[in-house]
Amino acid sequence: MTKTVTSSDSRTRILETAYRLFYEQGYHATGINQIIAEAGVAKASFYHHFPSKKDLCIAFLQKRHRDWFSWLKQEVDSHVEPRERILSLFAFLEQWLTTSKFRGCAFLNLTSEFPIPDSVIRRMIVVHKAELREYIKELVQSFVDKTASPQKVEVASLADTIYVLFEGSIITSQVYSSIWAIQSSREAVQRILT
Amino acid sequence: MTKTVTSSDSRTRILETAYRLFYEQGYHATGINQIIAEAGVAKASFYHHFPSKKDLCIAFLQKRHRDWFSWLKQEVDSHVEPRERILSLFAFLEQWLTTSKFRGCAFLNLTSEFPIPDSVIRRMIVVHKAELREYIKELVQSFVDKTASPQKVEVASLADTIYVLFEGSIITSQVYSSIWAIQSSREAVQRILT
Amino acid sequence: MTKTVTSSDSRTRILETAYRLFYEQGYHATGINQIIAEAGVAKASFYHHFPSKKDLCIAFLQKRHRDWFSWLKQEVDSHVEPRERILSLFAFLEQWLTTSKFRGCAFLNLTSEFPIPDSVIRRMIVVHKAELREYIKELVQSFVDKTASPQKVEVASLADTIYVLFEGSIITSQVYSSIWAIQSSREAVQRILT
Amino acid sequence: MTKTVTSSDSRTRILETAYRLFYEQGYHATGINQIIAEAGVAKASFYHHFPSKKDLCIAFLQKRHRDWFSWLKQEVDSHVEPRERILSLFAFLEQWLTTSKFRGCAFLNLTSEFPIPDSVIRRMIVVHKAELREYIKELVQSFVDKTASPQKVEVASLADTIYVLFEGSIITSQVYSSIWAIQSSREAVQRILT
DNA sequence: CATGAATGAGGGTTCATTCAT
DNA sequence: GATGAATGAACCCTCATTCAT
Repeated sequence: MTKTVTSSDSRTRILETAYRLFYEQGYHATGINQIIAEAGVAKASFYHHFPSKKDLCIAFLQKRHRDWFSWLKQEVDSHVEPRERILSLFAFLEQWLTTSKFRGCAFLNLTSEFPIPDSVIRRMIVVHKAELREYIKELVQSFVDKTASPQKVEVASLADTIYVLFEGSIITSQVYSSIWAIQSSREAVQRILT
Repeated sequence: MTKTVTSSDSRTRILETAYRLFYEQGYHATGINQIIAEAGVAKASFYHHFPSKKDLCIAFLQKRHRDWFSWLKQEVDSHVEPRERILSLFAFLEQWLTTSKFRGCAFLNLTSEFPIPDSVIRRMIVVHKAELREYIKELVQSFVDKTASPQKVEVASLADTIYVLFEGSIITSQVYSSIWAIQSSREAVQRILT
Repeated sequence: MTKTVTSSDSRTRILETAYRLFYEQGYHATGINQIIAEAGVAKASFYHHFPSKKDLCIAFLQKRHRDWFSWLKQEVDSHVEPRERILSLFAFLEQWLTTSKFRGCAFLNLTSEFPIPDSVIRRMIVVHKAELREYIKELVQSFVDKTASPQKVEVASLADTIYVLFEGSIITSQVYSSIWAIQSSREAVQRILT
Repeated sequence: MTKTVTSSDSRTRILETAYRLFYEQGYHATGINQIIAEAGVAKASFYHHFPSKKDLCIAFLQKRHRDWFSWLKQEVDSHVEPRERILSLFAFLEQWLTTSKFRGCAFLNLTSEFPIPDSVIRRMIVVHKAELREYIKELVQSFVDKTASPQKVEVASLADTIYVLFEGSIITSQVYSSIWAIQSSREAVQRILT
């Protein structure tokens, strides 16, 4: 039992170190040497666990995908009212920005670093964002289902606007190192949902 | 005089080559060697004109700033109605995406590559984006000034929402290689301005 | 009993895989990883059976020595006339070149890869070649013994010439990927033996 | 004037160092690090002059081709009699083996290290050997032209036999670190030319 | 007898930059 | 204003081998 944990220790340390460095510095700016130095493993140990740097990046994105959605849903699920659940998307962003070394969205950042759209990593990014888009749509659907008033705007349109505001808030907060965009977007969504 | 023109030729070629490569491939992924090779200049000539790669990047951003705003304002100025001028922001985006090798916003991409907020390049990016934000605010002000109806929402709030939708549209279009976000945001703005 | 067979199975697989790879790719170009991957054994199993890569090479040469002479003698022994037996040396070469992935003589190839003459492997190579030289000498002796006519040339000289033609044919066929040298040498030997 | 020599000094040192090491140790056994260390240049200087290790090998073979033929022809040209000129091929071999760090033929050795026949280097090797074969044929042609006696054997056949004996002598001398094969082949050729 | 994790040393290559001319 | 040679540091990756289990 303890064995399993111990044996994959080094792989875990590599992944967690890369997890941090890829997010904080970016993919290209982070070298294998720094990763193994901070993880405290030998270079060959790295390549024993990961065939290449890109494969490590893929593992990073898989973990990030799970973690990030877990954080997001934890915040959303702390609310029951459909309207509040939607607005909590931006509460999540504000919390993210203020309580961690915020460097924007790891997936958006990697989009900048990997120019070729039809690559493994770019496809993973699209999958991640498509899941976010779908999740927001579900939140909006719940809201529309509950509110008796006949909505004039379709669910999809409404959801996409919120999605774009969400994405725009992330990138803008990253650029300015400020939360004004998040608050502004939250208020905009509040008005839209009235 | 002719000399000056001739002599700055190589500087121009370097800058224009970097302009293209930095945008298409990113900063880290573009090496000095590729730049001088494609520009057709000697390595020492490069360092004669630009003290470092970062200085070249600064020159790139300066030129990009001028060019991009020139393109944007050209599109906006082709309309007179304040409402149309605002909506033309998204017409501009659609045109950008469809008529060029679209790789998102050069400034947002560089934000991903330069982690440290308090650096020369990151400050240039903020200046660029702040100017865009201010420009959108002016467009919204013109719209509000004209429409007699007393707006309940403040100009600044309205402008920021449009700004965030604009930014979100860029990044989303880049992720999906699709214009759906632009069209969706344009419609959202249309409704908001009603 | 069954155990012994089963347990030496992995050793056999390693040796046979190395047998093929060392010959097709060369010693330096063949890594331990490729060998164990294609043999389907664990890395530690490899070092359980062979103390080092060089020891595996030694085992390879031992097996190769037995196999190769077995093939050669099988061809030679299909003839009874001393003259035909000598000429069959070149029939063997032609068959070797045309019916297999011919990459020259494994021993000569390793001579290129191991520069130091006074090493275990180089000594094995000399032993192998000395045995070939001796074998050819025996064939020539049989031929001289039978033919009543007093040969003016000594047996040793004649045998060495054939030996050198044999070796030259192998290396030349490898260089040109062609059998012309084998045929030419065969004809030369035919004339000499007249 | 001195400038030109000085500026290409480092390229020359790299090539000459590789020239020696590739011959003495082989291609795979010689690393870039050793080459630059013994040449006394920085690693990047190496890649400034040679795009890759393989390109250095190509340059090595080009120089070797010129040098080796120069040595060979110098020996042959010290004789006037066609018969002596042919026999001097083996005098050259003997001299080569006894007056230098003989490690066989650089081209044959590389044939062992580069398995793929249809590659740049393997093609260079064939060209080198084809030129040797042609050169020997010319020597034999001169001999046949002069000797009035009608040769029964064709020039091409005779030349090829000598070529194969020449190649076989090189490889055999390398294997045994001995000149017996050269002497034996020389005597064989003497008899053949009688 | 067998395993996979871990290693130090080195593989070939490219980086942004500086130098003398 | 322009050149190409030269550099130290770092790039990603692979080598044959040893270890604990």
